[in-house]
Amino acid sequence: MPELPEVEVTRQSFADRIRGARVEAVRLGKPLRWPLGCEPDSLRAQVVGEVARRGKYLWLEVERGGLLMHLGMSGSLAFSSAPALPGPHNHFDLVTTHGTLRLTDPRRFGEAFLIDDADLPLRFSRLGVEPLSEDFTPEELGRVAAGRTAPLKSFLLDQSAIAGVGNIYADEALYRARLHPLSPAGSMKPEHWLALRDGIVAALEAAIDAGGSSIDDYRDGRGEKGSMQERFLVHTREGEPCPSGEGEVVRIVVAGRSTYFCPGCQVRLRRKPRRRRPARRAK
DNA sequence: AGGTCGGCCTGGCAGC
DNA sequence: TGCTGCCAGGCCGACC
Repeated sequence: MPELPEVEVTRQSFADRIRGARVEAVRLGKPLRWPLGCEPDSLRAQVVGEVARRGKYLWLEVERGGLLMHLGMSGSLAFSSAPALPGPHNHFDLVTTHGTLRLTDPRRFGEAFLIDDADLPLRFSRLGVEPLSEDFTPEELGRVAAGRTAPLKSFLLDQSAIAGVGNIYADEALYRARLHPLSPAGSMKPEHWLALRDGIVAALEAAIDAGGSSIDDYRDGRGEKGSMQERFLVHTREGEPCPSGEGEVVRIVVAGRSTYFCPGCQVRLRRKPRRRRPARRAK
């Protein structure tokens, strides 16, 4: 499942190689979530600029705007100079003078569409704070979580709160922060904001260092697998001992998502009491 | 407005 | 062996 680390590793694996390339053709396979948004031929002869990332989105700069791409659940991007003939799951090829960028996505939850520069701020304004940016402070996390009654696990999956965290790294971040996934997000105190901020950053950075997680068939732009799945602390480790040495990892379902955690060391916070009425005088 | 749920999609797997 | 049915999950839109 491509989350922020996988998208970032993918970006790094081809950004330098595609920069400055000229588009020669666009080939479409089966329809993805959204239509391309332009005639494929209209991209021809445009020069590719920077490849940026926001949350789980990749943004390929072209002359008339940008190509916004999302890997959905099962998507991967490959950039190569001699791609094989398109297979049944290759739904988008960007053929350039430097090579072909190919989106492979069996489940077709991915996206690739052209967007005007003018529309980009609006599009990205729906996304929450970027967790690997300087803006992601404990105070910012606290501000975003304030008043929320949803469980921390649901909160972390909400892209309008924090952009880029998905099911895997939500579990890993909550374990690192020693916070129970069912704790109401708004019940955190400042020390929890700090622990969770640090947990999210550490989980994402460790995954980027490991080349991402390849649970099913994730590959980066060079076709390399990641190894983070071998280093998960709790995710998919139901029944295994907690890495801290005590207790056992359990699996529950939160917001329809498999959620792995250690009940022994992840503290369940209680809902903040509503503002109390003035204490009654003792009789 | 926050929260929840169903739909999208298909490979893989359990159960018969 | 082959069929059925369920599950995984990111995101969107509908609804409460």
